[in-house]
Amino acid sequence: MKKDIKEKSMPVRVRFAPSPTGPLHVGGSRTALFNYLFAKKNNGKFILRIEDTDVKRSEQKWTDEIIEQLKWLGVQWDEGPDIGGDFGPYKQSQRLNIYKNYLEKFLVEDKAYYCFCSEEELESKRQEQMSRGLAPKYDGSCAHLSPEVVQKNLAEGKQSVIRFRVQNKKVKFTDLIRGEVEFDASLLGDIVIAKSLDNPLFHFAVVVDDFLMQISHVIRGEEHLPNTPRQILLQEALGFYHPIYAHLPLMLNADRSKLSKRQGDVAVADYHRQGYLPEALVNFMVLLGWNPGTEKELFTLAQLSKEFSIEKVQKAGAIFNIQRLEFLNGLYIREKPIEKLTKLCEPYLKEAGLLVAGQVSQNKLQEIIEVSKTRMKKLSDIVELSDLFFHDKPSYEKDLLKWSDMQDEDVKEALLLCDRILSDLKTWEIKNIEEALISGAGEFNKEKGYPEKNKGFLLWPLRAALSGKKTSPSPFEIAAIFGREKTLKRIQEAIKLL
RNA sequence: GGUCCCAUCGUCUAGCCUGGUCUAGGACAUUUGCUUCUCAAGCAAGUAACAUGGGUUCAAAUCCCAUUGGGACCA
Repeated sequence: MKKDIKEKSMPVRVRFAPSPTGPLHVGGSRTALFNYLFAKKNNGKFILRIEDTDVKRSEQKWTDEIIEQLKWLGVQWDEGPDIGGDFGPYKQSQRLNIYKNYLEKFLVEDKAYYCFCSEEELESKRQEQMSRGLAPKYDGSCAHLSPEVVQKNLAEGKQSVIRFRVQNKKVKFTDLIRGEVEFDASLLGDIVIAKSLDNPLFHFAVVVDDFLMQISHVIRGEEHLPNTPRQILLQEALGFYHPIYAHLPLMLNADRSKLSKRQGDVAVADYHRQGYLPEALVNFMVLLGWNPGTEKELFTLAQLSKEFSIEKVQKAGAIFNIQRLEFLNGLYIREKPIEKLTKLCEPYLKEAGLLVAGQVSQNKLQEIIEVSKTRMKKLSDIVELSDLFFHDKPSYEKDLLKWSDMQDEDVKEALLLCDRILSDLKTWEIKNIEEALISGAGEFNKEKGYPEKNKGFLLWPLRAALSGKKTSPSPFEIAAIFGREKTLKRIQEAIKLL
């Protein structure tokens, strides 16, 4: 009971604790996001802790990458390895002596013991248990070795691990998202908590750190749900309070398995690179498993910090639906002020070799982006959408110039008319260009006996001649950006093909 | 194999706790129409779901049980 009081009076402190063994996964970033939002909503602190006890698989570059991508998303922590805090260090590899102390204490109190069983022995026992339809669990061979034997084995350098004495009891806890959850610990067997005094395993390090860092709520992915009873048992044995748990639903592949590579990109960096905006990714991810219960679907991080509620988080896993991400991203792209959008597009154009420094003015570039942006789902799309503005000579087949059942001669006439209209134009402004061509199209149709309203007989050949593409912005937009000289040149080039 | 979790349109979900207002709402996708030289964007409309079977109740998407299906974890 005392425990409960403590839990309720604790200030809110949550953490995101990734292992730096690879790029930041979208699933992980959503967990980070939910933790961040929960902290903000409750005026609490959000802590970043790097779980790098697995020295072989952990690399500094992944820690750097995780930090970079989280910052890009705008998920900012209050304490972490890069900025410090009152509960540091925030990398587990720097806390080894802390775990060692607790491990030694555990051994002295006989709450844990050395186990010298070999991998092979354990494996064969496991097989045997499974064949009898039992849950594989450690049989306790080393649970009651005499101190002398243990000392002797250790002195001989015999391979060993440290096991925690798991009590045979039911473990019950209340999950903020799932409600009451109960596990039977007697099925667990004595679990391994460390490979040696200097090499603690996941469960042990987590429990110690969450306690020492005064974590109030553990918000993590559903895959950790079965880990929870082990950690609760460890907390009890260590005399720690229990944090409150909340297990988030998983992000799923289209086939409902846990989101994985193979079926698409899973690294935040992949989406970053392709030109998804952080606003869109955040909005998309938060809606995967949460919604405010209203029909509102567009949120900024700041709004979410106020409106988020852990109680409204879904229980079932959610498929990562890229189409919806694309839709949201397109929306955010269209809403971006043009100066900002242009800046965001520039790297993609440069990388593609289209944009060479000093060749295109900032104004011109903004115009290009402006007429292309309704077609963009992601920033990288700008390359294909706008390349026509950067190439000197478009390459296309003559037939591209034909609209409906026009013959070469008809197309030629259309282009000659366009040439005349545009040559005569006094001021080269999109409004004038459009007006002149629209009325020209009407006359052209009347003259040729085409359906009056169908302006394609004039405009399609023009647009094709200018863009060299089946789909593009309107001929008016292109002509305005090209300028008179380039526009007329393109028309002449097209006429020569006929 | 064991344990645990989950189940409303193709997808994300509202509704479920506190049964009747649900002929089940919204969004993405899809289809159609409008706009239109193209592709988008925009606007309008349409198709589409309570996994199954039992209870409880005057009444169940909503409560209970079972089944089925899916997933995670352990190894």
